[in-house]
Amino acid sequence: MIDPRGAPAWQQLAALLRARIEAGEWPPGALLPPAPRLRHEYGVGKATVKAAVDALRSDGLVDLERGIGMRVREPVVRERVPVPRAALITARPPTPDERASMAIPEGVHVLEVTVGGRVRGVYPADRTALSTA
Amino acid sequence: MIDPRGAPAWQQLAALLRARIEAGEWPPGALLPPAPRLRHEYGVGKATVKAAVDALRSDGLVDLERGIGMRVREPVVRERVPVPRAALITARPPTPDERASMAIPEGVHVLEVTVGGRVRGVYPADRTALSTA
DNA sequence: AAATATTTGTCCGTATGTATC
DNA sequence: CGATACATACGGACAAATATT
Repeated sequence: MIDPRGAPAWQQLAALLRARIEAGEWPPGALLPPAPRLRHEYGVGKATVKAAVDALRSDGLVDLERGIGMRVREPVVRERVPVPRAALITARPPTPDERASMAIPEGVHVLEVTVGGRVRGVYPADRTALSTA
Repeated sequence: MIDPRGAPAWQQLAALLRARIEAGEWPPGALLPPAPRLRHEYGVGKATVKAAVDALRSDGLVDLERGIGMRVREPVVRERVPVPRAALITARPPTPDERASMAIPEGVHVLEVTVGGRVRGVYPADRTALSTA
């Protein structure tokens, strides 16, 4: 399954897992096989599995729950947030405070809306769709 | 410098390096000390340095150049892009094609502007500021 | 031109800590 | 309490890209 001469093994593994998730093999809310089993199944080391899983997590496909496993995330419904006129929209990594108060997973950025230099709103980038009037 | 009983060592190291960068110790374009030197200087292992540097990279502070080192990124000038009315703005990870064609570094997302379900533009999230009329 | 050194990338192993069941 | 599972942290080995001699 994994070709040592091609792309890095962790990228190949991430692609394989992503395909199995999107094929519905593990529905939303289900747990993926634990890391040691994936290691055995694909014949790779721990670092490879970790890198692959990190990639899936940063893409918002799975959540890692300590002591539990890797859970497939529910499909996110993006909340529509209206944007005022003359606004500037930028994306940036969240501050530690924002990560805590909004429960923002690792690797997810925030959308910041400013008007005239004043911040009007900060939203998790994976759960938000900004709509202009 | 690094307290084994406090936060994870890689977070502490990332904070220390971030502070030294923001203090101007390594100006934009300069190279940080190589990873083996950081290991010795802070008395940590390889995985710790890697995790800390990964965090700095995902925050857009440094670029990793293979065979060269870790370079402090130039402060990015965000290009202002106008957004039409009745548009929906979302952020997502780039596809491999988009990463290649726009030279998007690892960990950086893209801003997608759609109008009526049709994609009107895709922009690197770290170099773009969308402006509403 | 060619060999050597430096530096990061990837991959493997082990051990210990912590949370959940 | 014990078993399971992820988080953190230590290490080694080799490959790939770059710079230097």
